Amino acid sequence: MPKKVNIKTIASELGVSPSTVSKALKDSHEISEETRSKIQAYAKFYHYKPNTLALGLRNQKTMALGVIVPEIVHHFFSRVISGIENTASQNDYNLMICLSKDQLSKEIQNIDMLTNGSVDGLLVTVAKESLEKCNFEHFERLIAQDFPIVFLDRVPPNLQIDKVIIDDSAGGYKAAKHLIEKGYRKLAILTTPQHVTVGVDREMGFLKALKESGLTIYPKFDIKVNENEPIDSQIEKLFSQKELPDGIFAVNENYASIALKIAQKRGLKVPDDIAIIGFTDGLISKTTNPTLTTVAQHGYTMGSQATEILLNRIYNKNEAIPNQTIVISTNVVEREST
Amino acid sequence: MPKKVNIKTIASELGVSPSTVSKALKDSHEISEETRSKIQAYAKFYHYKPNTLALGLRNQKTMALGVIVPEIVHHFFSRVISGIENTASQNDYNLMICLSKDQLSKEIQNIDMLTNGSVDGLLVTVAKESLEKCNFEHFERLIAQDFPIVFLDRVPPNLQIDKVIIDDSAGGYKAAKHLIEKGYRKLAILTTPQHVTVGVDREMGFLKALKESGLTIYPKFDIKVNENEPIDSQIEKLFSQKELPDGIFAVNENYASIALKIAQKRGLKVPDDIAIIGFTDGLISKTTNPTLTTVAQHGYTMGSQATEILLNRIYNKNEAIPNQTIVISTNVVEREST
DNA sequence: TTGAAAGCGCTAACAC
DNA sequence: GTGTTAGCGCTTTCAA
Repeated sequence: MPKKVNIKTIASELGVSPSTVSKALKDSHEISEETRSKIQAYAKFYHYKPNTLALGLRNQKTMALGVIVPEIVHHFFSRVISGIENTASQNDYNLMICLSKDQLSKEIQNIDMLTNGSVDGLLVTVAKESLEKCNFEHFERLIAQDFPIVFLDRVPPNLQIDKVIIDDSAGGYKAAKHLIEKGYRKLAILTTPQHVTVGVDREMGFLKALKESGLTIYPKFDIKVNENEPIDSQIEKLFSQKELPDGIFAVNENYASIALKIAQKRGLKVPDDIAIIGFTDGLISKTTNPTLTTVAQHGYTMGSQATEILLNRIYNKNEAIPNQTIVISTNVVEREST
Repeated sequence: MPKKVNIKTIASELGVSPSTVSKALKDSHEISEETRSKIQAYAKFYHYKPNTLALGLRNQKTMALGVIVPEIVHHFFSRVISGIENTASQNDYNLMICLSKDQLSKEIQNIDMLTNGSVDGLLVTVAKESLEKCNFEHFERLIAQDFPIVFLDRVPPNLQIDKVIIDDSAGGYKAAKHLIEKGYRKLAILTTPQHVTVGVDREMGFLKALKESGLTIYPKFDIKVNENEPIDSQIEKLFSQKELPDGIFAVNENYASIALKIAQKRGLKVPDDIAIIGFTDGLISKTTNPTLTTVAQHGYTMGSQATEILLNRIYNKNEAIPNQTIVISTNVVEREST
């Protein structure tokens, strides 16, 4: 079992100095054709690969990006990561992925870990808890240090940062317009609590479209789902009222599919009795029966665009590029539920 | 904007030597109470964190694990990764995640990258292409070098390795038994081509159960789906025959949900006219209508168990632990489709 | 054309 | 109780 070779062993094995080996391996013209090919042949035969840590330490460049997302078992985030990975690997960058589980403490821990030499830059979707507690010191510190960082989807408010977000408000607007155009009038919304900005924005756009069409929403049709309690029963409440909505906008795929299930269980025909539109980039919407009309989120695009901004920052580290905000536009994908 | 501090800057700032700082930060009793607290206070104030690369190089230990999976936008793999992450982070380990996209070349590239100092150990699900071409040299090299590596789900055959697999054959067997017990007799299978061992094993178990019950499968009911061609039309063929099966076993969730869709489109009642059972750990099965009965794969458990074996190897690096194979048992989760 | 030396940030054996 | 030194693997002046 051949142990791993490094420059030193190659050097002593071949009777040359480490610096000669290093140069030869980089095809330096300082080194004679003969020694060069000898060294390269040896290196190839023993599968020499430079030590990543040593390279990173020496060059102050790790060729790795850090990614912090709340979770990975989630179609949107896995698509985001997939987009990140694609652009990163095209540029010879590797990924260190950490999960915050939506906890502030984990997020801080991950940030601390990743920003101490491990990676050249960071892609972050902020944890819900940080958003709730408005605690962004750990990010502010990095920004003050000019550490390359790009935020994705859920971002800290009021900071000068690079970010890639969705036009959540426009998405909500489009969802409402779609329902209205299809003739639905008594609309309901299943959304998230206040602190989750994406939910709030989607609702804002949704309400704006209603207003424009001279419609309003009954307070009882405006359900703010608290994720710490059973989701099903909260959504069930929407259906247990005397008067029912004829169209539902759910700010995520999960709420939409649960609403669909409950509606069908109660004997409602979708989309005849009630229409449902979700907000997602997920698989589920394509497999339900009927399939769900959704506002597409384009997670993959978000990931790859964010990575491009980040790499650009890394490549031009000392130039003062103004902060960018990329807004990914959404579109309604019409399926059977509306 | 305060630049990042390191041991050297702290030392010169405080008029002591780097080694004093290093020791003080590790609460060494060699250092006087006074200097110690002075140094620690300074470090805390400036958010000092040791450089990961330098630590790794110095200690020959990176506190990172490499993960290579074919893709991440896949419920099974994202659950596997989630399980890995959980056990890893409990042990203060971080993850470097690479995607092979089921390509041999990418897999080799990832392996080369990760095993050069970046990580202390590796968790791998083998790419389909490597399996097809029976090319495992890159793994054999690592194994010869005693590099800690654990394989997951799809493993290279005939090698002395640590692995965590599913009892695919037993899973197929259970699926068949379930259908038979429910009274279905004309069974069909939607499976993968030969080289994907998990599909083959599931089919083997399935056929074994049929045999035990004195049943056989019509060749026309045995569909080997080629993923390089449109999946829908291949499955459609099963339904366009004169005689139809009354029960279908799909070796993954995707095939199962497509089969369900097609069956319903053709006016078949599930589970009355035809039953469908899938093989998965996914979300989709819970959201289809009717929900799909499945053989549960327990990806999360696989990930965390594999990580435990790996960490154990890493902690006891020079001891000769015999290779382990952990078989995760499957179970039928009965839902509405059977 | 080749090699010696210094240093990336850290630690540990060994002085003092 | 504190400091010096060497070295993890690599690259890059600078000297030979």
